[in-house]
Amino acid sequence: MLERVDASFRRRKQARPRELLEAALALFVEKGFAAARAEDIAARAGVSKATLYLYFRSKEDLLKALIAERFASGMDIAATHDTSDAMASQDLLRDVLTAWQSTLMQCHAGGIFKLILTEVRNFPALADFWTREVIEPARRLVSGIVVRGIDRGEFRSVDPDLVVHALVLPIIVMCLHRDAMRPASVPDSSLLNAPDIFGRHFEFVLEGLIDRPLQCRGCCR
Amino acid sequence: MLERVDASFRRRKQARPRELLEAALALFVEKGFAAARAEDIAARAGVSKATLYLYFRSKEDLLKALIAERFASGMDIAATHDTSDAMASQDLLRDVLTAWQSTLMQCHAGGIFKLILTEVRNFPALADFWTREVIEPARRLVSGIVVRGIDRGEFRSVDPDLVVHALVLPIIVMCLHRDAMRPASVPDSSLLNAPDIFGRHFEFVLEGLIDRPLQCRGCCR
Amino acid sequence: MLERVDASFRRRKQARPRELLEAALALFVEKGFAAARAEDIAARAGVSKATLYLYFRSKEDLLKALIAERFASGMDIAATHDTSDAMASQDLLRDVLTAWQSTLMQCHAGGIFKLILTEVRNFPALADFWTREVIEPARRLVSGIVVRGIDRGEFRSVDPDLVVHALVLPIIVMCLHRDAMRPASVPDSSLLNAPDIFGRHFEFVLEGLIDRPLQCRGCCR
Amino acid sequence: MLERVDASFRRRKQARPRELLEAALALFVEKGFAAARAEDIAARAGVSKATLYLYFRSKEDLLKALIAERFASGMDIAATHDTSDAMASQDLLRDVLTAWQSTLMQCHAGGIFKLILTEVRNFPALADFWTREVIEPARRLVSGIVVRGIDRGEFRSVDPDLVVHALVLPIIVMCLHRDAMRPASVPDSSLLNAPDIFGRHFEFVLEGLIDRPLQCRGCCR
DNA sequence: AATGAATGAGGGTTCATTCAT
DNA sequence: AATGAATGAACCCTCATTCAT
Repeated sequence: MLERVDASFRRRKQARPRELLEAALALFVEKGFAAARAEDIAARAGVSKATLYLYFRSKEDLLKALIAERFASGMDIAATHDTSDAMASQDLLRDVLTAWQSTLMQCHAGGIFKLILTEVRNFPALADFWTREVIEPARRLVSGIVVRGIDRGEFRSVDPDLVVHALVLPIIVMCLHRDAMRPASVPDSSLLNAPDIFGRHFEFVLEGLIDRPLQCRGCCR
Repeated sequence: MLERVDASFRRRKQARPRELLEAALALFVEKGFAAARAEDIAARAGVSKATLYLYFRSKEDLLKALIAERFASGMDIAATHDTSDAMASQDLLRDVLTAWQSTLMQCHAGGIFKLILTEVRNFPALADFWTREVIEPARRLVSGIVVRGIDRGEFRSVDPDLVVHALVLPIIVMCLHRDAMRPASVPDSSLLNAPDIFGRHFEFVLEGLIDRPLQCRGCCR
Repeated sequence: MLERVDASFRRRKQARPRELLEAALALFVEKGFAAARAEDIAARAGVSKATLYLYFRSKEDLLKALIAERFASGMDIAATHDTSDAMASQDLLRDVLTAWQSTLMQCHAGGIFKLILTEVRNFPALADFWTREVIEPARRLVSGIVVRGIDRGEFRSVDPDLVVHALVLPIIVMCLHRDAMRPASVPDSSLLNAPDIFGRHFEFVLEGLIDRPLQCRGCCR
Repeated sequence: MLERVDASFRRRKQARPRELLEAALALFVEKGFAAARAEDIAARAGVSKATLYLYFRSKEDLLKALIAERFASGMDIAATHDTSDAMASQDLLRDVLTAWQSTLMQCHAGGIFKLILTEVRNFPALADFWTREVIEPARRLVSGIVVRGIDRGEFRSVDPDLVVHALVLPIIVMCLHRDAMRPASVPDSSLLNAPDIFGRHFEFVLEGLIDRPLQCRGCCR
């Protein structure tokens, strides 16, 4: 019976930390850590300032909890990727990166990237997070597909890191641009707002990557 | 002797605003706008806190002055570029971008990029600056060379913006990485610390760009 | 079984106020009224913070209840004293004061004395308590024995209050020293830590008090 | 000339720490450390709360500074004491203690004693202060005179510490009583408010101390 | 009766900004 | 022009107290 009575109350209590972290993330991203007020975070989570301190010992703690528990989710590149042997490496690569880019855009990863850039000096754990949860997984996955492509004779033999570089870094800038710059009045004519810019960028990079015996322009004749 | 003293004094006085802006830039970049203390900026410029307010009406004013007067210098991509017709477009492109990348690295443009990302919401002028002084000049210049290359039959016929995308965005991330992340303990094995990463990245992108009748891989034999 | 449970529960409930007062006393003594946290008091009494407020309307109320109900017990000088006529006044005095001093030491009266000193300004009732329950009873009792001694020709004829002064005040300091200072690192060589300091002090004062025809130091020879 | 212009300003600045310490002492004594508000301390010193923090890094620092710099002055028992050989030890002792008692009363040492008792748990330095600046100097001085008196045949041969005990501890209680209790409504009939109580107490203790061959009551005859 | 959750009010501390010299 | 001193306005955080179950 106690359970019944408490249900909604308990559910609330269970949800509090998550709600607070959500609110904190939003405000940290919006204003930066220093300028985000504890009271505003609490208000955004629908509680009073003091309640925030029931769940987190300090504003710093909030950020640390964000780093530890919440950042990772939602920007996992390896989440879903088809490894069927039948698939061409270039399609695999396209699928993975398109999905990741889409995920990052949807979860407003740019805000998080910005926060990491801004606060990494005060919270070195952010550097770890950045490396461990963003750069390296992406590198590992993309490299793997590139190596697979090279092994299968689909790709030219290139340093896989160069492909990572050419495909992943632009995604990061696009995220930053969207979540940090776009709210400000950036003209739509901007380079980064072009329609399907990532898709076309991907195909362009692919051009330099694929081994294409069939597309010989008759040079040897 | 009085004149001498006055002279240096005057020179000092003339230099004050510049010195203060310099100090402000350093601290804004290091700690962010909100966390940079007016007192520290003044101290770094070698004057008292009150003196800062003789030259700038507020901390915000400092940033606005920075945006208006100081950001542009030092990251101008068009500063020096050879337009001799004799030069191959790929060499031209390589020279320009290598020089720019080098300039950006040297003037710690990453810090400024970070500042722009962080404060653009509070200072919309930063968005203008970003577009007008960074993205568009680079786009214009690179596009121009690409078009020249296509016109001269050196490059494949591609959307020039894609080349901008593939070459410029990674440079931005590299700057951010260097000036915002590197001070934190990022492992040297990091993707972005690889030796001559930009040079190799450039060559990789170039591969997909050049029209290569001479570089046939022997496909027709 | 239900009865059993209820019984102990009831007993618990009956005991709650006492347990809370006990806990409050301990923490008020340890940290002072202002610095003692309601939550810590409740925790020490084994209940939740909210429960404390079922029994006492405020933290102040706790102290008032302490003053009213609990301080008096345990430091009553008149508790047990032998009034047999056969006893020499000096022995009577020694017995009474030694017993009292011992009682005070055991019940950590020094902490209470400290609390009285600290909070008397905010709780004037503490001054009443101090006078009515500590000073005056001791004064009455000691004075009475001194008068008895004088009447019986055992003591010199002195103002009884002077004896009270000489014997009671040092006891108070000793209590304060023990319960307020000793936990801090006071060197054992301290004046107040000497072995049997009270006993020896008593005998010293007694020397000046007794009429001693039998203890002539041979001055007339 | 600069000195002239600044004179009053500078004097103010020089005086600030002293004024703040004075105010802090008053409020710490009146309300205890925890309950004394920084704002009230500043207001009492005639400055704003923020100004307090120009001179002291925290409220704790204020107390530490008080301990280190201000407590000692004003309660120095050894300040002025005549060591002329011509003086009788009992007169020397009376003079010294009367002067000390008077000094302590005037500088409201009782408040400081109370503060020490209250805060010694949080500021162990207070225990050092108490021992080093109050108890031991008094002990040393009184002991010295007692030994001198014994050596010169003026006093009975007693443990000097007992005399310290009998004379110094009551002074401490009197101070505490006056500065901590008296503001509260303690009846004037109180033991400790008797006229010249210390003088009479001293004479009483002296009775038990002096060697008096001339005052033989004829016991040996 | 008991308590986990919540909060209003308030205190300590900082800092951008102004004042007096 | 320059600055040491001063401060009002926040902001972070705590805690006595109340609410909802």
